Amino acid sequence: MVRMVLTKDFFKKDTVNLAKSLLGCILVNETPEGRTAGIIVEVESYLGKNDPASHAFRGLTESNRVMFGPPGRAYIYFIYGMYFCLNVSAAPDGVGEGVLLRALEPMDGIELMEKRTGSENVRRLCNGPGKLTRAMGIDKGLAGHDLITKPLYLLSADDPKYKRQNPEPKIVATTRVGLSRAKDSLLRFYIKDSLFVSRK
DNA sequence: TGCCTGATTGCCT
DNA sequence: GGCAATCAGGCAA
Repeated sequence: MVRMVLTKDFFKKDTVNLAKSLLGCILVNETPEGRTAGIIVEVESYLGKNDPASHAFRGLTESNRVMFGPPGRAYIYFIYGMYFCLNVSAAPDGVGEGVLLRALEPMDGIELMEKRTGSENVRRLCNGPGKLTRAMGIDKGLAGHDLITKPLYLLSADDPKYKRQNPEPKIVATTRVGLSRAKDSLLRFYIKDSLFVSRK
């Protein structure tokens, strides 16, 4: 079967549209332990100099440099002393924006996800940005990785291997989670009625 | 169900 | 030194 890996051009759109476009796409990670994959059901956009909540707000630093690079790369940061969060870099080279992946519907490697997280509730394996990286085995070692190449890559929402009940899901826009600044912007998007989002 | 808190590390002020 | 794009568990209702 042909795998529909996303192309470079997919990422060449403004960050909000990229965020919405990523809903329904498949995130895959292939490690020596095995392969895990899930459908992206929840994302958040982080913009640049007009978004005080964004890591890119204060400009380029060593730790946020992936956001300022070309789009479609893995911007991974360590948070609260124990979790990694995965973003897809967005916007052209030189502009610091990104899309945080907040929740997945697990598809492949569910047993491995359970082993990694210690949870047996499928709905709770990947329903949060720190949880999905743990379940998928993603850490800082993949920082800057090009998300159209192995081991960590994205498949089109049309990939035939991952048939979904509703191929044209409705998208809900809400405020982003866990912020102290720029709380009011409607930059969080999730698939309506999904049982796998972090919160309604 | 929902609020509150502790855990634990690195970055930026 | 403060705080962060988090999470699980405890407790009240």
